Amino acid sequence: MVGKLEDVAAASGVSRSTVSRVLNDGPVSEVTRRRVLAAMEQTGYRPNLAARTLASGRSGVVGVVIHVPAEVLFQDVFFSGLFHGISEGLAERGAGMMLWLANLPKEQTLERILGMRLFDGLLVTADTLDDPLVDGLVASDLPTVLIGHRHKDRSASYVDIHNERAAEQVVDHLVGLGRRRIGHIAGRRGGTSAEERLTGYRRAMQRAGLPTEGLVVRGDYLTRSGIDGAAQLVEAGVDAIFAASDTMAVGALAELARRGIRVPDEIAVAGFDDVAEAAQADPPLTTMRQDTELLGLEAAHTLFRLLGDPDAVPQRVILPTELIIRQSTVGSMDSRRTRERDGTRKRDGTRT
Amino acid sequence: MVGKLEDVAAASGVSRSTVSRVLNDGPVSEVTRRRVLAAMEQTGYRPNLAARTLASGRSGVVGVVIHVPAEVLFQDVFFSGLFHGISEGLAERGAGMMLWLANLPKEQTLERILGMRLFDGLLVTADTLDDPLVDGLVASDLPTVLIGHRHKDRSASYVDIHNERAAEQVVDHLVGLGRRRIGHIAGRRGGTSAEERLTGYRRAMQRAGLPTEGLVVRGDYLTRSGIDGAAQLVEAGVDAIFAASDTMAVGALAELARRGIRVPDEIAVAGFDDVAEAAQADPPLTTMRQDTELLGLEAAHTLFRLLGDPDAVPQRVILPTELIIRQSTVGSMDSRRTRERDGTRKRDGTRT
DNA sequence: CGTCATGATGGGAGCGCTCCCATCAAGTAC
DNA sequence: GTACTTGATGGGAGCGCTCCCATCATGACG
Repeated sequence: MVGKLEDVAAASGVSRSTVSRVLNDGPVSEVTRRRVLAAMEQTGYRPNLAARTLASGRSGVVGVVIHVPAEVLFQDVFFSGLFHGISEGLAERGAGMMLWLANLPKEQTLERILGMRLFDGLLVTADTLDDPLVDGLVASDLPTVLIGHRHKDRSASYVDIHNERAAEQVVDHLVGLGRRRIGHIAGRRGGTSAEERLTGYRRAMQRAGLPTEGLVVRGDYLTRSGIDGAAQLVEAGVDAIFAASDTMAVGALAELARRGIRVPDEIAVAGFDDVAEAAQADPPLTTMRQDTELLGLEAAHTLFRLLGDPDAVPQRVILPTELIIRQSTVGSMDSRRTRERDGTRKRDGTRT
Repeated sequence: MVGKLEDVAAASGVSRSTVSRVLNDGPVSEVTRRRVLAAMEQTGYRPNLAARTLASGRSGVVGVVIHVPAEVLFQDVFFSGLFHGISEGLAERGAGMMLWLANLPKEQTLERILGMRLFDGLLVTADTLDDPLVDGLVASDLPTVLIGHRHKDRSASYVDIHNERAAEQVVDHLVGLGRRRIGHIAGRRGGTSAEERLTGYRRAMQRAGLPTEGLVVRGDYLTRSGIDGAAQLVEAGVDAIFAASDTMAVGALAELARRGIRVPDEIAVAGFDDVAEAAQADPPLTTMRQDTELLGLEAAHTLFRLLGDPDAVPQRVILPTELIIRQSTVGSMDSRRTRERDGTRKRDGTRT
């Protein structure tokens, strides 16, 4: 017997309206509030979410759409931190979290998420260029915050890092070290972050007046592709490798070690992400750090900001990244850090 | 404009009741059904979950309570498979999944889950002996399926493996190989699976007339504790190590390698779980395989069985495990498999 | 040909809340 | 003292469904 609002009203001698006000922090005199609260306690009352949602149009539940297979979710450390941050951020506000992975066909997922009409808002990962699910979600009238963003999401709300600029910085570092034939192991074609890092690489190389012809190979952010990529780049005669993910960079290190190539003396290696393994690698990996947990946390906060103000303009949050210099590029020199100058956190509310 | 049921009724010239019947597969003539379906299509109608839940008391949403911090969720491979299975199983029936991790204090989590009164049922991991959250959930009137179970959950519904028997089998294997001083790296005290595996180890040793004095060390299922555990057991002069998880076993292998101890010649090593790394280990690890994905899948199925029949008796499902013999115990002999005889899958519906 | 099942449909009463509007008492100002 | 605020509270009308019960053809049956 959980009881209903009416019972509490009866037990405390007030009307339903007043109990409802207590529930929703409405204007109630302190005496009454106390009395109602006591009655709730005593009757063990719990408001019914379905009824509240129906009547108010708000549920306190956020849909989290990470449209990757469950295996990938657990395999890729990026999601681990992200998910952690999200669940932390939502918990702060006592919001429930409903998770949607890639179990169903995309259209069906879209249909169910929107059809359910249970969510106050949505948190959605957006890394695939052509993703109808994300398109549909963004197009819907549900407040949505993307994690990552495609070009076409420019006018949506999102949290992201500046992939292109960060990649440029890595390459600049390599160039600054005197490297000339810098190869890039890129991520999956059609992956936004991958493409932007590639663009950043290209731009920095061009700026330095260096060729990129034959120096770009495709990977998929996972170890295996780092191994293969390194093998190819060695054949291409590189003196440095910039992998678009640490996981690939670690693979590259393994391949170079197998071939007896000294890092960084013969070939310098840099990654992206600063996952735990980066510091443990042999030699420790120079990498561009991004705080995926913060990304998730910030996504949640951004959504709440959106929900708090019905006519809020699209929110865009770019989180800073940080170049972590380790022995895989500078050898036995002291490792040191540089803080990315442009990557300072900023919010902008401008419509595009 | 998503429209409401009434609009569909108007558009198709029938009553709300009939539209509702179409929605819920009630008795409707084929002609009418088709007409209503067409009207739905045309108006882009989507039923409102909150309203349905309020009116019917069913939501189609299942609460998944994995009460561990998000870090652990991603760190421990056990959860990866489990989660995968669960999300697969729920998706099969189009059920939504709301995830609860350990973000909030336990009591608050309990309060919110029950208070929400949104869920048709619950899937809950139960490995900690003294867990008030699980107690509260089991005690509630929500249909609940536990994943794993404590002794006090004997009369609840659960899916699990037979930890004790499986552990016995591992030890039997070691004994059969002529090992006499078999050490055990146990899991966390108070962890049900850990305690049961320990019990199984003790029982098998006793049955073989072997001492266990000073041969048991505590770990926490993670690598580090496997390293430390192995170090201690080496000092104790063992000729075999049975680690309660593969992750610890892998740590043990590393420590033995570091000390230049040959496996399995000097010390045989066996684990539990058969995670991906087990087969990759050097030497490949003998281990007790459990199918965590199936565990999650079966949990979902069991819950649906419970939901389908309102007065179903508690469902108990014990999944089989399988001893995978590799070189960490049998050296260069051909590796082979034995199927656990008693572990055949069984369901029982007996009340305790 | 009246009597009953039988199957399809309609109507009304909720489900448990929120929210708008009305009401009322108690100031406050003139 | 009257008019007008102001703050606290009550009441009623939904929110969009489901579900029970009533209604109405239809056809089978004796």
